[in-house]
Amino acid sequence: MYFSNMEEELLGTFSNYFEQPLIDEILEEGKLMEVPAGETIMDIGQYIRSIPLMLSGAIKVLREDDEGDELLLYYLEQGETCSVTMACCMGHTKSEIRAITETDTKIVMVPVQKMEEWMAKYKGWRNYVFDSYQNRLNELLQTVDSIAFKNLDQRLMDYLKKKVEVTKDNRIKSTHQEIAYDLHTSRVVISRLLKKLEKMKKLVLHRNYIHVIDL
Amino acid sequence: MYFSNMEEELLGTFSNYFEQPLIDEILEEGKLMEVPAGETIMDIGQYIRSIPLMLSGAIKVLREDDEGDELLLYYLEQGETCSVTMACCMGHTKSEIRAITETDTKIVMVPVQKMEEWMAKYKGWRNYVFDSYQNRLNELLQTVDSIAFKNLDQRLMDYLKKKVEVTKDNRIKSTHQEIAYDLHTSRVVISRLLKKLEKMKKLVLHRNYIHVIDL
DNA sequence: AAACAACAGTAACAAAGGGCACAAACCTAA
DNA sequence: TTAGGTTTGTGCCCTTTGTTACTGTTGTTT
Repeated sequence: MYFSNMEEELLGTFSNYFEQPLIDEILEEGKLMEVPAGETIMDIGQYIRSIPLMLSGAIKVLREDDEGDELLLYYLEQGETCSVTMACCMGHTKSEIRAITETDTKIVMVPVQKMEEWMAKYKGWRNYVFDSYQNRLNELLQTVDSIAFKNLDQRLMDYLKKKVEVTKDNRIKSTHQEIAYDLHTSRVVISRLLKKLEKMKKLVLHRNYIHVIDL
Repeated sequence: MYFSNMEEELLGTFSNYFEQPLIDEILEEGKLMEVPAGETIMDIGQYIRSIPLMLSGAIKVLREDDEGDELLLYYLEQGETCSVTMACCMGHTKSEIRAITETDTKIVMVPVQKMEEWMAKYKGWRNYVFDSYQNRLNELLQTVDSIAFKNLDQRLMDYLKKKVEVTKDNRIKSTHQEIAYDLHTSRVVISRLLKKLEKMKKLVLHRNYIHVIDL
């Protein structure tokens, strides 16, 4: 029996959710994409005709206001999908978010009509979609908690911790300006706080990257 | 043919979503509740065994952190349901939110097992649940926008506007302290800002209520 | 009426975070 | 090596929001 590369990866990531006939349909209808880090794969205002299933890598999901101010909402990782995007698909409305690959990423894009069809047809798909919604709602609640209840010091530490986890690299390759955008604050403020964390021996600062020791 | 009060209300609110057999099942399995304003009908840490369908009234949904600081997330109104609660049900996890009736409210409580059963059985139910998720995600995004991008002046105005809309009364019967809790700030700050709005002729302040003129 | 509690107004001060300016370090390309 | 761009460090000051404290007003209870 022949297994394509894609099937192996699908099975590895989703076999606990999806029944074999569903895997077969995904292989047939889905489109494999390999995207390098730093690409915008979805943007605010776009119409969306397919939803992403993450095979590997990480995607950061951003919100933006009228003045172009950004805020990181959460990351998508292996086995996950973007429910906000799904919601837009189902409602045939424009995307509310921007999605940028944080690392090199493999995804399967599934057309929205199939997704609706599978809702009726496959219990595994229904469960998966529901669990995704649950995860996304909870992540959003975490985000709300973070910006409503925590101060910047703590938010920055959480951000750095998460980034190390997602990129699997304790050298964070970001400028202070980039971090400032994600946290919706200014470069000067981030520089200040990072210096404070360095004095606390939690990290070491370098040009263009940060070496995280212990947060 | 006999129509119970509940059936009429269900039909009036949900007939564009639900097919007749589903309405019948809801009548059989659901439990009608009439709750006066100000009651906590769901709290953080509780296990949830049924989900609410709103027939009339309004419920405010709150988030709380470890130190007991509160924040209003959004209101539920006629025809809506709480997806965060639904997500908790499906995942058999504890409630992440607190729900308090803002006005006198009628709801039908549906046991979670039925809800799962209907997902497979009724297209109308699936669509309803999906639209609810979409609405809730969008409301949460609005909430994030509000606390991330707006200053307190604007958030307070939005809050008052929404309150007038939800209660259908331009006399807001709240103390400054209560408003402060919902917006997660202090009473003094709210008093200050309200005074400013009064000077701008947008409202008139009274003891225990606020007369909203034009926001 | 006296006592008390809840509510609201306000001044004074503190803290967090943002903006501006400029200097220094570093990197790259001509 | 020089010129120019990018990145980071830091001092100073401003705005927004939070805190404390005290006052007066109103409504309720005894």
